[in-house]
Amino acid sequence: MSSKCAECVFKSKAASKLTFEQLGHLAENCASVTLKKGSVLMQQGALSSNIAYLKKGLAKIHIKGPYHEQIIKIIKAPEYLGLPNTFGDKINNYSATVLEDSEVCFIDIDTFKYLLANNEKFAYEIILSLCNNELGSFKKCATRTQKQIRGNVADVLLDMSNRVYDSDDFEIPISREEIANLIDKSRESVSRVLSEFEKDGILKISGKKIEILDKEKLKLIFETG
Amino acid sequence: MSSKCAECVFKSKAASKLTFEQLGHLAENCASVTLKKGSVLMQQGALSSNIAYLKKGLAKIHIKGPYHEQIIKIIKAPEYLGLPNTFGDKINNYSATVLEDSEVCFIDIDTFKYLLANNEKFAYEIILSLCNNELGSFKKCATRTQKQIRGNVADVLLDMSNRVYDSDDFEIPISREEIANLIDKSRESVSRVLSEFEKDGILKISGKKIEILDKEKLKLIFETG
DNA sequence: TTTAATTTGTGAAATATATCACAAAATTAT
DNA sequence: ATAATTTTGTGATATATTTCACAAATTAAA
Repeated sequence: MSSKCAECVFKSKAASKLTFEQLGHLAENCASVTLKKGSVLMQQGALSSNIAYLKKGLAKIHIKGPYHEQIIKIIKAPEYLGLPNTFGDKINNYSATVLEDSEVCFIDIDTFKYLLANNEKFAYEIILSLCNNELGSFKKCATRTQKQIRGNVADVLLDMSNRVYDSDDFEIPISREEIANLIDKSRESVSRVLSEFEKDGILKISGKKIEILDKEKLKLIFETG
Repeated sequence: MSSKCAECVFKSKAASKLTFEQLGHLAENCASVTLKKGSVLMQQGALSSNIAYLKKGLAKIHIKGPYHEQIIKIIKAPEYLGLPNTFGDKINNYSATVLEDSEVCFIDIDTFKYLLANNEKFAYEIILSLCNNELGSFKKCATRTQKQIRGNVADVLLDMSNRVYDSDDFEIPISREEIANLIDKSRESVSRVLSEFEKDGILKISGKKIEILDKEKLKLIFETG
């Protein structure tokens, strides 16, 4: 029996609840892949056949809207992707694309179901993470729609700084257009706001490189909308 | 041992997976309540202590936004409410209020956890419903933000007609202001669109009573935004 | 390296929706 | 039943954001 999952450095909190035997079973039914930036790991419309575990890297969840592509959220490893796709419907309801070179494990759906059914602690961790996802989407719902563009751009920048990179100086992994799709605004408006923030000394921008110079001011903009 | 849950006519799909003993245990640790229209069954900010099962009736999930109350979704029985509240955080992240006289079971959180841990089919059903919730919020995310007000109002009306009342002739359970909060638009704009729809012969409106006269046209408006 | 393609920034004009204001209608309380 | 309160409809005006247009800058391809 393989012990590669047992030894995995990127083991999820849920997987750490599995027995050695269960980890062996998992190892035999999952495939680890290194994906290049821009690779689609889950395609909207395709048959949903696997759970994906983003071991390392960054991904976006996106969905085809009536007019343009809508980015639902940016996901930082480690996290399971595609549970709603696999359990919610026969075909994928959304796509997932990696934003930087990433490592992903594709887990056979029946194996995943077997683990859910045979290890209540594993199932419980999965339930916890689904609940947290739902809370997150509720919050997003309330902030994204009730703030105007400056507040939303500030939100994205703070999220990148705090959650994704843990630094005030980072290279944003998405284009201006993608920022716009994330906050439901036009590319041009996002550009303008970014320029404005730079003019006001809040940011230092050089292409995709962004440095937050005045985080307090940015927070204030986020809070006041 | 009480058999009231075993005999419950409104038993959830998840609960139907429970053994007779487990249903007895559930019956001893849950309280069924009849709530009058407008009652808050879960208050944002309060300690999350129970799972609520909306047995019969209709409820809204809402959250305090930076400026006004945001309605996240309208929930029709039967459905569990508050799982993300109870599992995601110590305090409630959102409120739930019934929109018509409803019946709700409050289930002790430890009992719920016990059932999750001891009945994998129950847990699996809960996972399924959480996944479906997430898919729903993704879809909402894409439609609500990419359509303008006519498309959004059409969406709400079609949802009421198809999912909630299964009829083209219904009394809408929320005020114009609440419709506005649901689609992130102003009350006045919602009023105007409703009047416009009536003028165009799509609806017949009399206060909260709404009759859809031309559903095809309404669908078209929904689809074309 | 040069060319082609894509991404980005910015002004001016167009537009959808919000806000303000107030009266009419409907609901609730007395 | 009457008064008080809340909800609703609608016009006029204000405003944030989009759209269009095009040049500059960046990135990818030949």
